[in-house]
Amino acid sequence: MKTLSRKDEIILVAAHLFNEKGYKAVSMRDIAKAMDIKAASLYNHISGKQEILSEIILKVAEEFTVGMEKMVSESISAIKKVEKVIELHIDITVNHSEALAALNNDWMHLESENLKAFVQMREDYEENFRSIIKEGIDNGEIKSYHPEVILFSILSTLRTLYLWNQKRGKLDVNILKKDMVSVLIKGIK
Amino acid sequence: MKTLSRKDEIILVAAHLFNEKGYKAVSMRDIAKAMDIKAASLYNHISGKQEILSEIILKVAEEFTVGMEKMVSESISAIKKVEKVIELHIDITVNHSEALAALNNDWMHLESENLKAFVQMREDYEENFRSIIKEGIDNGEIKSYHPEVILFSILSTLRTLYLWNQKRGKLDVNILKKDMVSVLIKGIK
DNA sequence: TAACAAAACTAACGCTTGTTAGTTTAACTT
DNA sequence: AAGTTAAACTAACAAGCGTTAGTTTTGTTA
Repeated sequence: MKTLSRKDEIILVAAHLFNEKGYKAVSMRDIAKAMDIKAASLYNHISGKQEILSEIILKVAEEFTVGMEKMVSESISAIKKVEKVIELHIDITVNHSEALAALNNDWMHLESENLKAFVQMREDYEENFRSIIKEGIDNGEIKSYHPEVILFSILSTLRTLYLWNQKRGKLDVNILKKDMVSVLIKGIK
Repeated sequence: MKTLSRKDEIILVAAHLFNEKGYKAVSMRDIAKAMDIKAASLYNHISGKQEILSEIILKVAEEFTVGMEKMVSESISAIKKVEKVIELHIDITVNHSEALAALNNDWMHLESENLKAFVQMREDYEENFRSIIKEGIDNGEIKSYHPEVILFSILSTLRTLYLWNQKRGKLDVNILKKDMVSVLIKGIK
């Protein structure tokens, strides 16, 4: 068990608060109080509120990017790739559930370079996923529905997974992966 | 074309701003500026910021509740009910896309009675949907996956629909309904 | 045209916000 | 024991917040 730096502690506590009320509704004094120190003391470890937000969001965003890029170059079927995307999301969600709340709801409060970097990563990610689906449709692996409908129906589910994971008692990861892959790919009927 | 009351105009403008930056990041002065008046003038029409939020959220929440309750009492198959839930969400999304952003992201900033009312409605809604799915599994219409996985994978997609509808060029409503029902029920494989 | 109501205005309030400056305490290293 | 550094503190700032009070303008009705 690695010990956390003070900075990492702040980021962890902040992520927890952002998860509950959103970035704009959490003050530096709120974060400080949760750590039992005064707000000004936070600045010994971080440069400002914005740095906290970008550390939380960009760190997980990079995990998605790396995971996706590792996958696209593999020579496996399109359906298999979709399965791997699902599993990637589940793994990241289990480990960074609270950071995902910020990523989903507070990304627009990133500033300048941070914002640009995030938006770029998200666009690339979606484009990669879109290509996988189109490839699957072209070679007959995937039914020929509007690709955008398939893309967003799967991605919506995966992106909101963190909410459900926090609610009702954290379903077992492996059962989740198995049923999720089935439901999203083979349907419910 | 019915003319809007000044109050309704404020609510519409506010919903638009909340959609972009979230409730806490939008000030009364922001809303006023978007209407070309001063912040204090808003109070001739509404009692405060909280009333704006609750009008936006609770109005659509009631549409969902009414739609769902009309459905549960119908004597149609479980799958048919799921289809109707999907269509209900699509119809509401098309008409109130911006209000849905507030409903999804800012409901936690509702206060006291407003918050209680919302949470109750949402719980009832989910419970109704859960019952439909369980009924479908029990009588063999729906595959026997973990009901919670089915519930949240469909509901996640429907709840985030407003985001995708705002992005890429608003897919035609009827194509959307048709493909969406197919993807969510019959799968993509 | 006088009266009334609707809807805007200016000015200010008390409070919270993110952040800075300067200082003190606590904990290691020599 | 002295020196150094990490990490806390107090105090304050300028700006922004939601909201109120009181006043003026605008538009409709009698």
